[in-house]
Amino acid sequence: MNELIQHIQKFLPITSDEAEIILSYFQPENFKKKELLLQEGQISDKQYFIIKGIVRFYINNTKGVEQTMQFGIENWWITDYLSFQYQTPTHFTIQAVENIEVLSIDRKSFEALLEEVPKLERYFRLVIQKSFGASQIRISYLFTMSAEERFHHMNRMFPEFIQRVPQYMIASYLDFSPEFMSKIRAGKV
Amino acid sequence: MNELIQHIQKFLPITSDEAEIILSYFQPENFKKKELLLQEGQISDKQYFIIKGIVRFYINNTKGVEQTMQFGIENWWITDYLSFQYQTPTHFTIQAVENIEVLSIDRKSFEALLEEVPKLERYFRLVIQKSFGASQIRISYLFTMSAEERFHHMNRMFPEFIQRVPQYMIASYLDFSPEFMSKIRAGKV
DNA sequence: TTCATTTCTTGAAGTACTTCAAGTTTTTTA
DNA sequence: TAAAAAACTTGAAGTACTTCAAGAAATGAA
Repeated sequence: MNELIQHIQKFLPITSDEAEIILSYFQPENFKKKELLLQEGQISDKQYFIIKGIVRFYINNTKGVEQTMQFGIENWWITDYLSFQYQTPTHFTIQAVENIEVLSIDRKSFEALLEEVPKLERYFRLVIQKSFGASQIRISYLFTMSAEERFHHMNRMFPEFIQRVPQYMIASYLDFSPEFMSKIRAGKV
Repeated sequence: MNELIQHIQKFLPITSDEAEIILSYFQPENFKKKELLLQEGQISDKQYFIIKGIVRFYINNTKGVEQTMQFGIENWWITDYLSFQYQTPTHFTIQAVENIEVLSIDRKSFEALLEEVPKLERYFRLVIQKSFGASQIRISYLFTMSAEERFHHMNRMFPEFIQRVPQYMIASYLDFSPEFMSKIRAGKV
C-alpha cells in the first residue's frame, strides 16, 4: 500500500475511498542528488512527503557556509512551514542528499484537500506536533552537550544514517566544523 | 471578550455558542512568580494558554545550570508537546517568570473538546505550525550569529521584553553565560 | 581505467567564548 | 526600613572550539 496512506493510518483510520481521494491531490516527484526542492528567497508553495531518500534543510550563514538545520528521511514531511503558512520568502534551502522520491502538494491543493477530508486536520496537527517536539529536543541537545557528546550521541542513535550522509553535513547539523569532526573521529581531541 | 476566544478568531470564525462550549473545557489558573507549571520527570498532562505574564521553558544541563529553551508570553500556548502527546516523562521544566494567569486544559478534556468542536483541530494545527516555524528560526539564529549579534538582534526585536526578564535568563536563552552578557552590554568585548 | 571532483584528514595558530572568584547593585521580604 | 536574597559586573585565566592551508583518500564520470 502507499507509504503516505500507511503513515496516515498510524494516526487515524481512513477508508479506502478516502485514501483514493487523498492521493489524487498529490503529485509524485523525483529529484536527483543535489537538486533543490526549495531555494532561499522563494516562497515555499509546496509541502513534501518523503517516500524514499534523504533531504537536508539548510541556511547559508554570513560566510556562505551551509548550516544544516534539519534532515528529512522516509515518512517525514518537509517544508518551511512559516513560508508555507504566511506566503513569505524563505531563508532556507531544501536539497536532495540522495536521489529521492516524494509526494508533493501545493498550498491551494492542500487547502482543498483539508476541506474535502477535514479529518486530515488532525493528522497534520499530530505530525507537526511531533516535529515540533523533535525540534525542541534538538535545541536541548545543542544546549546541554559538548560537540563531542553530540557526535557520539548521534552515532549511537543513528548509526546507519551517519553512513548515508557526508560527514560535513553531519558536522554542520551538530553545529561544529568538519575539521573538528574529523578530529573527534580520530580520537584527537 | 475572552483572550483565548479572540485568539481562536484570528485563525477561524467561531460562534458565541461554540465559544461558550470551548471555554467550559478550560480552567483558569494563577501561578506566582517562580512557581512551576511542569517539572522535569513529570508527564506533561496539561496544555496552557497564557492570558497574562511570562513563563520560561528550560532544561537543566549536566552542571545543573538552567538553560532557557523558550519563553511563553501572552497569547501563546505552552507545554512539552512530546510528553503531552505520548505521555512520556518530560526533560523540561516550565516556570512562571512573573505572577501569571493561564487557562489550562488536561489531555482528556483536550481530546473531548476536539471531539465536540472538531474545527479546533485546524486552530491547533495552525498554532503549532507557527510555533514550529518560530523554533526553526530560532535554531537558524543560533547557527548563523555570534553571541553578540544574537544579543543585539534580540534587543532590537524585543526591547520591552528584555526589560521584563532577568538578564541571566536572556543569556541562557541566547546560549551564552550571564557574565558574557554583562560584558556585551558594557561594550567590553 | 583514468582524470576530475568531492570528501576527509592533519597540525599549527588564533579566538570567542567560559569559568572562577569577589565585589556591587537592585529587589524582595519581614 | 533594615536585612536578606537575587541579580549584575569585573578582570584574569583557561578552553573548546574555529580557521587556514595543504595533502590524502574516496567517489563519480567519461
